[in-house]
Amino acid sequence: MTRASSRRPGPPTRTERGIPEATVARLPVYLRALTALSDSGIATASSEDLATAAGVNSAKLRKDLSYLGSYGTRGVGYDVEYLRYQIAREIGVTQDWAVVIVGIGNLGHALANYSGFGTRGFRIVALLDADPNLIGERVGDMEVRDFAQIEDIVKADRVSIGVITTPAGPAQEVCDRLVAAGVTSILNFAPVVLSVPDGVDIRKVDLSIELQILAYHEQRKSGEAALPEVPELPAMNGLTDLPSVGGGVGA
Amino acid sequence: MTRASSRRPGPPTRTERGIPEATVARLPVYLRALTALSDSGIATASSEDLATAAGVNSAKLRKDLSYLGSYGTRGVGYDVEYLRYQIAREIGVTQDWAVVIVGIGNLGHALANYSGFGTRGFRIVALLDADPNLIGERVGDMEVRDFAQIEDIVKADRVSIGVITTPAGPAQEVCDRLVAAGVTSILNFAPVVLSVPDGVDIRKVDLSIELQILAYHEQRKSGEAALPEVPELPAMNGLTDLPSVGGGVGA
DNA sequence: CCGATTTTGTTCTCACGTTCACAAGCTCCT
DNA sequence: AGGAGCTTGTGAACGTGAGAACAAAATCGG
Repeated sequence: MTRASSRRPGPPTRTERGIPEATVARLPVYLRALTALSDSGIATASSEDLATAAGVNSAKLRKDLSYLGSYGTRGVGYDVEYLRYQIAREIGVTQDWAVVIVGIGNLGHALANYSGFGTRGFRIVALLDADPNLIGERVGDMEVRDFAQIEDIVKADRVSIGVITTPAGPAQEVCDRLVAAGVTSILNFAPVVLSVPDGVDIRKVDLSIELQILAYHEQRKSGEAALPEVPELPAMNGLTDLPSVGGGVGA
Repeated sequence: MTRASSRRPGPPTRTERGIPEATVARLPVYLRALTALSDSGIATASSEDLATAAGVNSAKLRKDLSYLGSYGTRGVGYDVEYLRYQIAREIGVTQDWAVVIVGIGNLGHALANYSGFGTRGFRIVALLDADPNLIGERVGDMEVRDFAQIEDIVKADRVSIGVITTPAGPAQEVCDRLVAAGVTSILNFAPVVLSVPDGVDIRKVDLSIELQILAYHEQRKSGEAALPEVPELPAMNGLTDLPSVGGGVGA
């Protein structure tokens, strides 16, 4: 079963272009590992080597790579440069993607100054904010511009990716306006659930959620048997006598 | 994966303290949605309401909540305050967790100033860096201290969570020293795969990986039929004649 | 007090993702 | 040339997660 999802009863249909989402999320990790190996002068690496560098197990790595094609050589391994190029191409970072950052607070500043913007493949074309006090300020080698210009900027630079680093409040409106302007991928750092129309991809980076997940596991470690187990209110049917339920507005 | 796995072949065994990881990752989202509803004066909400606010479907939400216990009322819904407390307790944010931030560059600054530190439940007890030029600098209402003091700080404040915002280079060493000092949960912003011993949890936040995932989908949207499909090198067995393979050191 | 209505909690099924295990294929040594 | 030794690519088993669907419980109106 090469790629080519099942569905069709006929022949395997070559590369029916269907890479599992879980695999897509790991490809950038492999890409980074390959770049590191390349920088160390390593020309060839086995799936075991690569897996170690990427922090996964080798079976998973091999299966992931098999969705892209047969780029390895049995008995030998993978050519680092060649595989690196193939993954970069598959991800789409052999071309440059124009990015705008909206919300130039602490985090926006930090991202704007993030040299190299992680890996190559992305180009920040504008820093935007709605605060008149910020507009015109220089950040790195760019100047903060008025978010009101978003339409023009997106069209002029063919921007497809928007990064939202505003507070939670304005995030949905910023998102709506980005989408209206033509942005079709959004990376959201604001602590809210954004809703977008079909066809627009959205990903979320959320510090406090990550911390809470860690806290959950941490509690298990220390607590385990020492947990208070708290009231728990064995039956608790009536939903009555709660400590401090606010107003009485029903849903 | 966490402790307390199933193992036992017997009956369903009540609430054997095993909440699926996927559910754990969503609980903070529900908690935030409940807080928002609570702030709006809503006292009761159905699974449908909650699901909408959290951006998931109601069946999934109900199943997730069912792992915690039966905290709803059939025909009515969930009491917002009560459920909020139960989830907060399950996650472990009814107590305060001491956190250190290591690496006070742009991102470290941004996180240090992140008011409220997302949601309550976390307390930054120290900002650390190894750069003598930074040590002593004031950031918000705290002062940057020497990373060399990590052992003392972890012990004095019972720090269990460390946030790494250093560049990739020193990240693994910082991680090792955090672990050696007694930190058992790590949130890593550095673009490297960190390895930690068993018993230590680690989570990763990685801007460039998120962007690359977006780029992949973006490429599919615009390209689809316009993709170059590139060389692809039909057979390519010998791994020979590659454009620019670096040194010749084998693995 | 009873039936209609609402909404939860749970069961069942299907899809997705991970891991194992091994045949296929390549290189190298004799 | 032939066999030994590696390493990939993949088929199959297994485990986890998502979604549909429904029975069980609670409220409310008559």
